[in-house]
Amino acid sequence: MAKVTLQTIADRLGVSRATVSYAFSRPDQLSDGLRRRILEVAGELGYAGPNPTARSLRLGRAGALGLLFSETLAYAFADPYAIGFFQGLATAAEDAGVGLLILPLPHGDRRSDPVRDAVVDAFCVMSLPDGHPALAEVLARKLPVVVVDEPYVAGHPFLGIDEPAAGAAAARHVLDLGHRRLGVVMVGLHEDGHSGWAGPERQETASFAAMRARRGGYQRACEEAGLDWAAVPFYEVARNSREAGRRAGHALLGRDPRPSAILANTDVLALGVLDAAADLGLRVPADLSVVGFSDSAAQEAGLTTIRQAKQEMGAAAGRLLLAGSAARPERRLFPHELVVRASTAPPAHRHP
Amino acid sequence: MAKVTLQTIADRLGVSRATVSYAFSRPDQLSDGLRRRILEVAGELGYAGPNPTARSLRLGRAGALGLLFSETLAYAFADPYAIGFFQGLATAAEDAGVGLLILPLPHGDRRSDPVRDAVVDAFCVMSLPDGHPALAEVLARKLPVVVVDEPYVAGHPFLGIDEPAAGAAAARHVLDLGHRRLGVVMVGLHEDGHSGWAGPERQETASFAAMRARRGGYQRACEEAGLDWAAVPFYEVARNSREAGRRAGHALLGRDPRPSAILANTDVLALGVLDAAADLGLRVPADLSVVGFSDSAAQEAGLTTIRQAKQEMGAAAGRLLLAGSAARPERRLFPHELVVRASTAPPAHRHP
DNA sequence: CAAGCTTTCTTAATTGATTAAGATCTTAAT
DNA sequence: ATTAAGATCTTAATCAATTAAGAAAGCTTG
Repeated sequence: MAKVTLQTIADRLGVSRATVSYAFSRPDQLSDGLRRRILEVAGELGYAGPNPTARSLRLGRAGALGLLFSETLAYAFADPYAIGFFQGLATAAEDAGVGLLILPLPHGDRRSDPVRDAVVDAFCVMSLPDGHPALAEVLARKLPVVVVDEPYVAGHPFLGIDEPAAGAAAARHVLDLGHRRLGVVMVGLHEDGHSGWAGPERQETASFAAMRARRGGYQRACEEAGLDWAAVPFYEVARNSREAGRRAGHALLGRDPRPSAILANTDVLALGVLDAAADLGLRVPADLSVVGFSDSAAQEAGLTTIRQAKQEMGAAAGRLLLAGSAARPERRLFPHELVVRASTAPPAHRHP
Repeated sequence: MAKVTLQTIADRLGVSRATVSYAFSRPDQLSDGLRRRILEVAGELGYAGPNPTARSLRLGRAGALGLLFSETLAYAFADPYAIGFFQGLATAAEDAGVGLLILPLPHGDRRSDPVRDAVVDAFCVMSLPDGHPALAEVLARKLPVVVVDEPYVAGHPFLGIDEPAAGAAAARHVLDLGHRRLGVVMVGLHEDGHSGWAGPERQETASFAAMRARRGGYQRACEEAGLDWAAVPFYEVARNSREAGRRAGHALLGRDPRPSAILANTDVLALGVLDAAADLGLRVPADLSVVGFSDSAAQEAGLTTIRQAKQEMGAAAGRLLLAGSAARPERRLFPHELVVRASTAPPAHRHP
């Protein structure tokens, strides 16, 4: 079972390689009889069809979009927000008849680097921390690139939301309800895997730009409401899991004075905070208000959150990449919306 | 800004193309000085690095796994069971440093066929109906293939569960609890998009093998318990959505006599049935027992279901494909497990 | 019958790399 | 000084296709 190529078939029939190629890709260039014979011999020899790699090389197109995400793929597929985005992106790719190549992050192997070796026509980069080496590798490929959420890269299209405004909207919601004792739990600030209380300097040096900006929105709204931000307990977690949210919830709710409202920068985390509240016998929203983010897992739980058009963003990213070079760099901010559900209410009793 | 290739750099420096290639892929073959100069000139000229397609052609490996799924990608990313599988598969790919290429189904375009053109080293095919043309296209590629859930393809590895046994376990559970008036709702039997009551002939001619087998399990358990299967109302839906499950739930619960237990072949559908029960003011499990399937969205809702090792299956599929030809065709059935939660209980009052 | 037009197939350039084997030149050891 | 070994670079084959342009033959038409 040696390799069968166009040439093998050509030799067998005493015709040229070009003729065999035409038999597969341009039937009108050939007599029906010869074409039939070629296809027949191809079948006999077990020819697998024109080699896609060679085809791709000659034609100069890969027929695929590359996708790079900050986390491990196991994580990506566990994150409802990411999934929603993938869904939109995959749909755009599907409509164009191209594949979506989900890439692992380069692991310093040098021998085989997934980004360097990816056979794609364009890249979508999502949620990478500032200065992540994978981004440089993507840019080195000189292919169309669109960045989603973070980091902003000058000269390339960017898709995201107005993070400071969205963060402020979440905070303002509970502040407007009358809450004065807030707590914050955030994931995805740093890459060091640290979980625990985070002071101002750690907050401000977060390496994920979008989360940094979102946090800035929390802070601004608090300060505009007259709160001392430095006094707002801020808990950072390393993984966006319900369990991590629960632990953070316990940490925040164990403080004295106990926060009456908690802001979480993902819905998954917020669900964990709800778990913690339940553990402690606190009633939501009577004893505690909770606000999530992204509206990715909030509906059933009745969670107040900020809705993001994740699927539309994915679809837009895909279309932008597939449109080719016609698309000029643009910085496109999608709308966000505060969705008020049953997890937020005015505080039960106000302190003077 | 013309195209820059290895040759461009070679010409500029008056060295051979091979030398430039070595500068990138085998630094030890070159003097440090020359290598530095080459990389410098490459930088100046804006060289994007060795072309991955050409590289792939020469090296004979694509660095990617192809994934084919029966539904549109928008659907795939909305199905918790599929996502769980993807997660496992993606993780296996990630561990091996290869990408995962999610392919759209060929759309009869002939001009550009995603399966024919996919630059991959192997294919994972999931949940395709019997005789779907995409399967033939995959097999024509003569690459390693593993099929998941359906259809079984002789000569290629197959991964799934013991569908008849799993279906029977779900049915037996409610039968053992004492239920005698069952109802069934299933999705993914046919491709014709039909929703409504399905008689025996339609049930048995379902084009998705796994679902056909699962249904056979339902039937066998019922008959073993002395029930007349033909009298069991069977509702078929076209989409695996909560809303479709709710409609099916209304149809089933509107019958006289009303079923006291409903079997759904997905958790998402089962959640819809719970919605319908809530609409009608029925209490679960007091007035109605519901069993889902796959344990993909069941936990929070307290749904009794059949747990499948979806991530393990995905990981196993990936490893099988990445292990190369060493892996002989095997038919591997993963364990399933009945997980009893709060959605099932003995019927409230028994009829003679 | 000759000119012109089609149809059908071939020639050969092109796509962009990798790598074994060979050619020089330098260095070290005898 | 001679020979072997090592370092450094080149030659040329190879991977598997696509496609514009050319050639040979068949067919029509005036």
